[in-house]
Amino acid sequence: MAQKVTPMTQDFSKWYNDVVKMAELAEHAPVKGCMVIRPYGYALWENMRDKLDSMIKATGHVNAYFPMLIPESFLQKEAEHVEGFAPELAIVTHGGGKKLEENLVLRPTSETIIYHMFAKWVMSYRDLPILMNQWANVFRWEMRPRLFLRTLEFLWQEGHTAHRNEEEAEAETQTALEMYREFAEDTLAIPVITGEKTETERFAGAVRTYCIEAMMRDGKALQAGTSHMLGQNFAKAFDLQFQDQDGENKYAYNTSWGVSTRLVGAVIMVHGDDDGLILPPKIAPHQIVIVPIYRSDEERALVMEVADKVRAALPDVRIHLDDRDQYKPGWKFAEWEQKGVPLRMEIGPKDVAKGQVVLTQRHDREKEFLPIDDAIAQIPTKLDDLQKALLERARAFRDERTHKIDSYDEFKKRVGDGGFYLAHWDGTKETEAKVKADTKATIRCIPFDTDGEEGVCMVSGKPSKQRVVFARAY
RNA sequence: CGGGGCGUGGCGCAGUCCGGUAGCGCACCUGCUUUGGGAGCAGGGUGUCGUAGGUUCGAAUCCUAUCGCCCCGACCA
Repeated sequence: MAQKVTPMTQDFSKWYNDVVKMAELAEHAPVKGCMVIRPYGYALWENMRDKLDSMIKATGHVNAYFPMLIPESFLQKEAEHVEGFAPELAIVTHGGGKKLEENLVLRPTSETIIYHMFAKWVMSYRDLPILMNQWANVFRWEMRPRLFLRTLEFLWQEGHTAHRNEEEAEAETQTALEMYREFAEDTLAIPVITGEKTETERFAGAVRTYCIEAMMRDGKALQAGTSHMLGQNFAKAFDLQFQDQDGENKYAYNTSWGVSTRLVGAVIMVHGDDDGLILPPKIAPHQIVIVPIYRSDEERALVMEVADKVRAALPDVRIHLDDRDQYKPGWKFAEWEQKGVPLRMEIGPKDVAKGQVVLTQRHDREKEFLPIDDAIAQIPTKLDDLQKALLERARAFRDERTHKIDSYDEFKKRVGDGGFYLAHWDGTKETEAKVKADTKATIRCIPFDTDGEEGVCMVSGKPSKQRVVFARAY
């Protein structure tokens, strides 16, 4: 790793690829559209996964695992679902050297197999709700892959639940969505807009789809998580029935919700800068990197003594001591900046002599000289502050690029610059399609958070109950 | 599927037009000097030139076919 990252203003897409590569997060696998997640990238994902997993469990869900191979016929049982996913299925036709009697698909998502199993497990209303989650890989044969954002195989969690009635299912989708919002903002330091997808953007087979939407540094939107109210669509397709208290057999209501390794891409594109990655402390594989500086063995011993003291005093902080002898400090500074470590501690002979250490923040380069004990005492707070600072910085960035707009002519001129555009919409697919055809922008969501202002559609002039979020998206 | 690009030591590339038996930078190994913003010098190892066929005394280079990947668009978490 001795190269520089392409500046994001020069070529955002190249910047992104450079950061992924230079920070050693991932690289292309020999197969088109697939990626190898390298240890540093995987450690980042693990930190994200572990936090979200604990939140999923805290809201009453349990983990399970379903197989990757699904009978092709299962996908065909729900009409919209098969239509939505058929074009991007990877299909296994042979096994053990023989052609299979029935093709198997590599799961693009697991509704079908999970509800097939739920149907076996549910007899009575007393068996409901089922609140389940799985961490898995899924395959979608996308035409245009991009590391982390859209790979043929990706890692995710998918929550799947079954309920007695629509109210309970609806509440569940909201619980999941709120969990995602909290996770994005508190853990990833990514501010998100919560809302409902339009019919066009809805998940194949869902009654309603809710989402969290984030803004990347190039002003484009990224769907960061979705939560679907599936109604009885899948229950009917898979005969997921239960006998209710009143003695009648009824179809259950399902929900499903997921976030994926795409979130790694979101973290890169929300926080990064021209020097590379910037990681929020809560998910950074190394929260602090210690770079020791020394000439002689004697100096080295003195410096390491301080480094050891710091590490011993902060057992709960993820501290990495970069004691590689083959690199000079300057090289290490540059490398850890590319890798986005939130806080760097330099300890050199001069510092040892003064009883101090040097702390440098990655996101704003602020440098401080602190007595060793003060540094130790302040570090936990500093990490919290850095976490908040990143969220606030991202929020300010997004808010500056979020505009109310009423004129379609103006919208057409400006939307290419990036940003979110809050505009009135008449609620029709036709208008949505026209905007997309004219500008490549889509309705990211109908936001929950609205001031209740009514108006007229910027395109058709027909009445509109509220503004929706238009943007170009990944 | 359209448009563009690229396959040559581990990585990034030059060499291809004009055929002559493969080179540069980085990385790596050894030694010495270095270490507070990507160190220096000296020495050293590394290749079925994507694949197949053809032309030729001779092919990384010319011809034909083929495979793969990347980037930009249409489609998508």
